[in-house]
Amino acid sequence: MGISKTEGFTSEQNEMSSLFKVLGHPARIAIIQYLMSVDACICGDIVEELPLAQPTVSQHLKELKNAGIIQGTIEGKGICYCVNPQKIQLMSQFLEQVIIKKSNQKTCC
Amino acid sequence: MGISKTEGFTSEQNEMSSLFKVLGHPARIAIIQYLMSVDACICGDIVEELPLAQPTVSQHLKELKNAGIIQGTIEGKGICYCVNPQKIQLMSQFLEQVIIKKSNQKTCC
DNA sequence: TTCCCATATTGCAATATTACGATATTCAAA
DNA sequence: TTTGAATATCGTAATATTGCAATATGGGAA
Repeated sequence: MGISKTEGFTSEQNEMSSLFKVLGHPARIAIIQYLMSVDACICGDIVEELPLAQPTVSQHLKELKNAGIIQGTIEGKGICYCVNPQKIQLMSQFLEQVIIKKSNQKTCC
Repeated sequence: MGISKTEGFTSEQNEMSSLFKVLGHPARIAIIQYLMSVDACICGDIVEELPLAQPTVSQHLKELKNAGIIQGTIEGKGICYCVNPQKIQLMSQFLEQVIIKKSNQKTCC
């Protein structure tokens, strides 16, 4: 149906999957990598860095912002973007827990 | 268009985003959590754990398997599933790098 | 004010994803 | 060999996502 069922899942499961979903596109990974590649926040040359048209980049930035993964502050003419590590932390913790639990499991499979 | 452009991105960006995309659904998060909640691999009661029909669960398991996030071995009548930590590790490392780089950045925004 | 630049929004076409009924497959037990 | 339980695949409908041209918006500068 294209619509994900959310009713039967916990809110943690729904929130976690929404976060991962946002990282599930190469352009959004590229945006994060670019934001990390410079030792400051980026004011307005993200569009030039990506192989996508300006409206498409704007859309991806919006999704990252909505998810709380990046934040943007208006800086004169343009907008200054940087990563907000809190949500990244949440995802990282989830994955680390999986790794830890797995390493404590009896071997199988 | 519904189709993600992959040409302009690095293979690392494409591979990383494919991994995250697979975790971008509550059912697949729930499957992983369930696999971790028991101290062994799970042989055939995943369908009962999820609020989805059997073909749908089978489809989600397939995507997790294709991504290498879980592995399943045939065990008599059913199939025994467990998490493969390698790909989880890859995602975790990506996120940790972002956190580390961010903490080393000059404050901005 | 008017112009210009950067970014956002709208609208739409193409494709992807999700869900599930129906059906196929696979294998162990009878 | 047939039966039955577990899982996979097919087919399809509903919805979501992606990408971009066109257009709007929001400031600064002239």
